[in-house]
Amino acid sequence: MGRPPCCSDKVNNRRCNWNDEDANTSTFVSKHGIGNWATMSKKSGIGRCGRNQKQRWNNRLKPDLKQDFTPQEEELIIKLHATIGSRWSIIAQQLAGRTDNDVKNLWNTKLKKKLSAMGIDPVTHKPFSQILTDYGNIGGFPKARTRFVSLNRELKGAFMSRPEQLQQSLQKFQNFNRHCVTTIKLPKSETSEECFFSNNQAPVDLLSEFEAIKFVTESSNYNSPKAIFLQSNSIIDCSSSPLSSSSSSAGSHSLTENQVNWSDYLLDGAFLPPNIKDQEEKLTIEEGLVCSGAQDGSNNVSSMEDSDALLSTKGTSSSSFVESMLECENEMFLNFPGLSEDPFY
DNA sequence: AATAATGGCAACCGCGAAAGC
DNA sequence: TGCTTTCGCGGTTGCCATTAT
Repeated sequence: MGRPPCCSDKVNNRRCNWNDEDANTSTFVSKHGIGNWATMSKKSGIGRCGRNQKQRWNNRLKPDLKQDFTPQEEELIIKLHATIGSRWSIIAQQLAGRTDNDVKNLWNTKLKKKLSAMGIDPVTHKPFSQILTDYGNIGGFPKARTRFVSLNRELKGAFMSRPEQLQQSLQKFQNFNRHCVTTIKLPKSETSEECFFSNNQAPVDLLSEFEAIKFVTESSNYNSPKAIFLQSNSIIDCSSSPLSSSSSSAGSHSLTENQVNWSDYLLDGAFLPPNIKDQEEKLTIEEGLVCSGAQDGSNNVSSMEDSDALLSTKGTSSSSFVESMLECENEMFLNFPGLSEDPFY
């Protein structure tokens, strides 16, 4: 449905150069008032379609139109946009002498950039850091959010207490920033670093979030929960790893140091085989041993072998569960190969 | 000085809803 | 009730001035 385009005749479609018609339009409106624009277009003899003539009148010729926007008006537009989105006509109604087109143009040319420079996403009106957090939560795994929030919290604490790791992460972030600048066309004055840090915010949160996102991404590329854990040790030592220290900082967990609550790294209970919860406690203790091995420097290969041995001695239910997990994950990566790509390097 | 790139602004146009016949 | 016309909205496009190379 809907009417056919009234301006389909491109031959008669003359962009700009309204000088001749403006005077005729104003004269006609002053004589007859505003009515049916199609009829007006025919009667006035102006070679424009009524629709364009109406737009010209509303946007440029109406006597009460203002020219420049005040800072207060800009602020109001931002607030309204945050509330109702790109409903330009409604926003324009709140501003005397403004048209929806003016508001829209102001937004697209000025306010969007202004918000971006302040570290705020102009679409969602959320800080970029939160957008990144949300990005980290996009994983499809039911437990992804829980896992990421936990990691993020712990990583923040680790960075705050360890300046050398902060420096290391800053280097990583700068590498990532360079990657952004070379692969994503950013305005010259708005590299991501300037953009993110322009709000006088300490970079720690963002750095930790980058690290956490990266960590989650890396973890997703490994084939077993054990591998995820050991990989975490290669990034942050065991004493500050999200796994081992989650108990000490979270408080709500009763696990002691070096114990791992695997449920945080597995799918939701609804996806667990019926007897997996019984196995989970054993697994926690046993993997705690692996953590100890990793912590005292005798880690990784031997510990992995040990854990393999431990896993191999477990009941068939848990091993089959792990196998089913691996199958599901492999299938997922086959179907969505982009998931296995590291977005940061 | 010439050319390219960029930004701002104004106009165009597709689409759906409402109104009219 | 269904078709046509008009209107409102918002995204897109084009033009022009300014800036960068």
